[in-house]
Amino acid sequence: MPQPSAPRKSPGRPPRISREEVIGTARRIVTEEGVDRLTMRRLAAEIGSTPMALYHHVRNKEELLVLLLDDYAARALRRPEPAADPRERVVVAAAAIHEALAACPWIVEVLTADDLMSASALWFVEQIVDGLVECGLPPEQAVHGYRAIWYYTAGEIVVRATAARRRADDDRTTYREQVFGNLDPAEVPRLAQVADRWTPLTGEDTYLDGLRALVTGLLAAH
Amino acid sequence: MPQPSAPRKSPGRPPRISREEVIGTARRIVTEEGVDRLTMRRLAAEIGSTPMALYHHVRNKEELLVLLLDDYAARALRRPEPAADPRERVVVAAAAIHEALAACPWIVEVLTADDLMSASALWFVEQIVDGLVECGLPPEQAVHGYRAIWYYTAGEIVVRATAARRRADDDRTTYREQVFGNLDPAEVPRLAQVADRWTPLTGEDTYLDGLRALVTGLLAAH
DNA sequence: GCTAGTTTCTATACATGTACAAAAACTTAG
DNA sequence: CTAAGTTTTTGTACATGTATAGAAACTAGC
Repeated sequence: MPQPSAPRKSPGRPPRISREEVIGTARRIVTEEGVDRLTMRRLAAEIGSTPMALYHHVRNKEELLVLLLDDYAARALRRPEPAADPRERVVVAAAAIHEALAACPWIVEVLTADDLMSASALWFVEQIVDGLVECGLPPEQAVHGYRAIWYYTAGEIVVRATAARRRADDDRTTYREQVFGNLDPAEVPRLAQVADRWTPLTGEDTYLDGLRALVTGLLAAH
Repeated sequence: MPQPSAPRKSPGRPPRISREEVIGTARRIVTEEGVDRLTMRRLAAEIGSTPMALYHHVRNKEELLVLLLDDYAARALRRPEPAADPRERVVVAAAAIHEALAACPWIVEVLTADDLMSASALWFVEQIVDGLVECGLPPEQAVHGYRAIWYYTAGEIVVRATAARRRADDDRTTYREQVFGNLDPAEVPRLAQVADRWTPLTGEDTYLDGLRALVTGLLAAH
């Protein structure tokens, strides 16, 4: 793997393409035609190279997508006005991450990253951890709190995006609809009670409510 | 797609394999050799058929995996003793789902299901919704609460599983380690402060703590 | 200039999911 | 029995990610 910025004049054949070019072209394809059209062959053709040459600049397609996500985060994340209330800073920072990622459906496959650890996201993580500490959590608890917020946020985006995708290419009856159509009120009374409202209810965007609840609960322990 | 239980004597060529046989054989391969070894060709060979014949019994590989997850849930989910405290019933039901799913790393790709809506999981969903209602939430809020819990739970499992996978086939330095190695204490003081403890901290299993916090917060609004 | 070493690029090959078309094996109507 | 219709199975084909081997293009030491 080449050093991102190697001291010039290294031995070996000089590169004809760069990681930046790969990422930049990939970004163009994805924004113009969607992530489905991004294939290694297509990307190579667009750059004027061969598919395998790309593998000298990115480890594999997954890493390419992670890099694309970082690239996107660096552009799309706008730092919000830090609120006075530290607790509100936590909510606002998490919501900003969520908003940027939710607007970008193609990253879902990558979103399962351990953390959102692009350099440009660090500021937001700092806001969250710092806010929790300011609210009285010991640093370790604050890190755990951040993780919980990240699980919730990533889960929300992934689950919703997958649901949307399944709905899109599923003309036939969904398994869920089958199961939900025949609820036994004796076995599952509450679900039977809300069965007909289930789809609209789960369609509502309640991310912020859940986030606030989570933050409330994280802080309540102290 | 064939009816699960069609009224016998339908016209057309009689099937030589069944959806049950497909799922059962797939389950055997996955449990014995891991999900990576489950390919449509391998599965067909094992059954004594051809790859494309499988597609008359499952829509595609993704659906096969969803069915496998349902199958797994039906076997692995054990209903816990319902606690007296409704709030504790919520926690216990969610924890039971989490425990079963976390023990089963291969489902991650499928886990992004909209809900965990296998028939066998319904009881647990009922426990959660009912517990929240008993604690005073209106039914709509209870459904939203359940969704928040599901986001958190699915997110935790997916994120952790992906992190584990990445660690496994990544000898080289992780991108995260690179970013985390050079934290600027002036930019992100809190992160710099915990940087050396980050990996062990995020390795700890704090699912239950986060879950309890979330439930606390969901109920605190009322 | 020549050789050795290093890095990048190219060509070929394979495993995989699955689309498509046609064949096979039935039931039913006449 | 034959013809038509229906469902399942088979065979072939293609797009995709990527492993592997070797060629190409450079630098450094002689």
